[in-house]
Amino acid sequence: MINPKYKKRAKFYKALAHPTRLFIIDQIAQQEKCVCELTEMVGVDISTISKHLSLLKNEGIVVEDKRGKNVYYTLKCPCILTLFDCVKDSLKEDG
Amino acid sequence: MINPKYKKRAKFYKALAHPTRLFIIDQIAQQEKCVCELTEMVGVDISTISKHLSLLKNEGIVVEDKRGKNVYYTLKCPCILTLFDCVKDSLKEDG
DNA sequence: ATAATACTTGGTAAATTGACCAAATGTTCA
DNA sequence: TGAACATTTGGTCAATTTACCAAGTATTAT
Repeated sequence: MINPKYKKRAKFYKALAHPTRLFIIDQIAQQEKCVCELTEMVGVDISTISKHLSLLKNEGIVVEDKRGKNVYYTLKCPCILTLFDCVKDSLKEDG
Repeated sequence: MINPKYKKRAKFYKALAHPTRLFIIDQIAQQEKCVCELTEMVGVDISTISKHLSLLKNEGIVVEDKRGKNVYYTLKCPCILTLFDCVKDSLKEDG
């Protein structure tokens, strides 16, 4: 059926389709954060955060940097914030 | 936990997170289509397409226009195509 | 080496999603 | 009115998602 590129695009949107992952992206856009910092901010199990980050990494949205005991995450490309603004604007318009 | 706006944003991305729905949006961006036309293009049950359209409508992405026996769908705001291009570009860059 | 901290991975259970079928609704046309 | 077509809605089932816990891995510090 439908061109396989649609599947790939859908997978990308799916990576963004969770409140916690959007929150994580907003946070690390400001400054790199390690898993335990994000865990404390969100208030769920650390394994849950780790899996969200793993998913974002697989989708090429974030990159990790292991330093010492910690793993720090940052945005792979800040251009995703442009996309965020675009969506936020369009959500502002309708109810 | 996390600001409820994240939930709303996530819901919007979720609406885009399906190959069939992306295909539908691309198609109706070119020209309005009725449910049965989209059904034939995609090749699944008409009820499945109807539900995808209903979801897109609830998210404010498409609008419907009932004319005669048919229901025609169009994009509520073509600005979503800008967002699409942005995502397509970023997917082109990494493998 | 051992303990402590940070993170990842595997398992499980509950919730959600997506597909189909069948039935209900609405519109046109004879 | 009744038949035919277009669409929506409800039900069911399989697959996916997400959260937690527990166990495993890796690094630092004693």
